[in-house]
Amino acid sequence: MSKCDQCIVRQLNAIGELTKEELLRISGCKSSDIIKKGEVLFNEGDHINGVFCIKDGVCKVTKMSSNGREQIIKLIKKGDLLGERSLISEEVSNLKATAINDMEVCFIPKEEIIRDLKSNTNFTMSILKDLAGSLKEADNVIVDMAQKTVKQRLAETLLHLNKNHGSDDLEKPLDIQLSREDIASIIGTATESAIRLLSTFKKEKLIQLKGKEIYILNPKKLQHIAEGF
Amino acid sequence: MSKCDQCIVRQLNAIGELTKEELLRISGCKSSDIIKKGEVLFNEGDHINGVFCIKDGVCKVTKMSSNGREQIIKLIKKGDLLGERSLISEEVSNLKATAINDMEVCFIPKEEIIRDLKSNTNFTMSILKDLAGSLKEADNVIVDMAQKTVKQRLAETLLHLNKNHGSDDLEKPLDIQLSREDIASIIGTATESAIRLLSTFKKEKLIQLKGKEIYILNPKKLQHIAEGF
DNA sequence: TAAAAAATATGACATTTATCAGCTTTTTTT
DNA sequence: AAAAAAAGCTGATAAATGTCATATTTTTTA
Repeated sequence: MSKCDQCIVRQLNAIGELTKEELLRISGCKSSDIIKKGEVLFNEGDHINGVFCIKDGVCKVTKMSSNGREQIIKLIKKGDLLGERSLISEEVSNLKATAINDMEVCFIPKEEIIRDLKSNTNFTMSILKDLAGSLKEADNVIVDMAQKTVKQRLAETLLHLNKNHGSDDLEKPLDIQLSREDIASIIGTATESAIRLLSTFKKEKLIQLKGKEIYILNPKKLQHIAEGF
Repeated sequence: MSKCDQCIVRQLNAIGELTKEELLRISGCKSSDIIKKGEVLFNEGDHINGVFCIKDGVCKVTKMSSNGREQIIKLIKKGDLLGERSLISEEVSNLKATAINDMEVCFIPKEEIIRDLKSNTNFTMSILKDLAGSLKEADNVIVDMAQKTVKQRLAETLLHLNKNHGSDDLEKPLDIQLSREDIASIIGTATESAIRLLSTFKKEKLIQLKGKEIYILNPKKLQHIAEGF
């Protein structure tokens, strides 16, 4: 079992606030897993009872609407924590998490980490910051969903992907491969609509498409579109 | 200045977790304000530096989209806290709060409450629960905005208002008066569209409208509509 | 109370988006 | 490698929603 105190990923989230002793204990009780692309980390309604620390890979966090279509709420990547809410509430998960590509994740049981939540103020404050940040991000998504057109939301999403999963090199594609259906599920539209708009953006030379690879060619113009011009 | 330890409202939020001594200190430093309908508690970009504890009344929490239209993110009512994020982050507010009706609010400066955040675990956990709950609620809103029609969202919103601001008595109207524009801003649509759908619901005897007063006549049917039937 | 302003309401029409059908390409399975 | 399945793409059309114009009602101001 790998040691948490030697894991670089922990610096990226609240786990980095734990002391050496706390980390040693966590090392002893965590499990380390490989999740294959397409596999489900947890489902809506599951008792998670712990947090996932993402060492590598990306997963989508979704919620089923009463219409019967899955909505992608956010993408979680290397360094992120997942399932923080389970530490705080006894409720079952309101979300589902599915690997977008092969992942390496650690799972830390709730009982072990909950004591740190009560004794280590820095850790708690970091979790608080984490939740507060997620909340701010969620507010932004709400506004975009409510007020922007599908075209604006696609532009927004491409920029978001570029920021979180892109290289600065315009010659390289995004470092994440989403199906057209996934893209549609992020922006909240029909798959056909997403495909059509991607084609339009391609014709306008804003992006380049090679299968699932996406090249962001003109982020400035995309920003303009996202803002409603 | 009224005493926090005798305030009933504190039982409804994290303040209720403070000890008698802590409450006494808070009592000494808080300010108590009357906010008139339409007045702004804080704007996007303001340094809030404290939390508002709502003793009475309702306010809307909004965010301006780059399209130039304000989106109502949520409604805050008696017993709720407002501005928790300011305790955690140094950032300016990403939201604006405006009184929907006359309000009575207390404002507790950040410096005073931040020590409790560090020393009183129950208080911290309560704030954590608060944020976690808001996050779950925000996830629901995202899914609804992304996947439901305007008609579904209006039905959903009416039920939501009925739950949070309604009496059980079908004979009585909702205990909150929103303009048509506000209603449109909650569901994320044009004011005209909201008005039209309200008229439709009225014709179908799902609701009754008397000026700004709304009577929920058939919650079951509204639930059905909200779910896509 | 009268006048002005703001909010509400409705129709006509334009635009956006969803749905369905059919086809091509890519991926997976046998 | 061939067959089957899934994903991607495009056109035609329907449905939902936004926009603009205008009338009416309500609220605010003078």
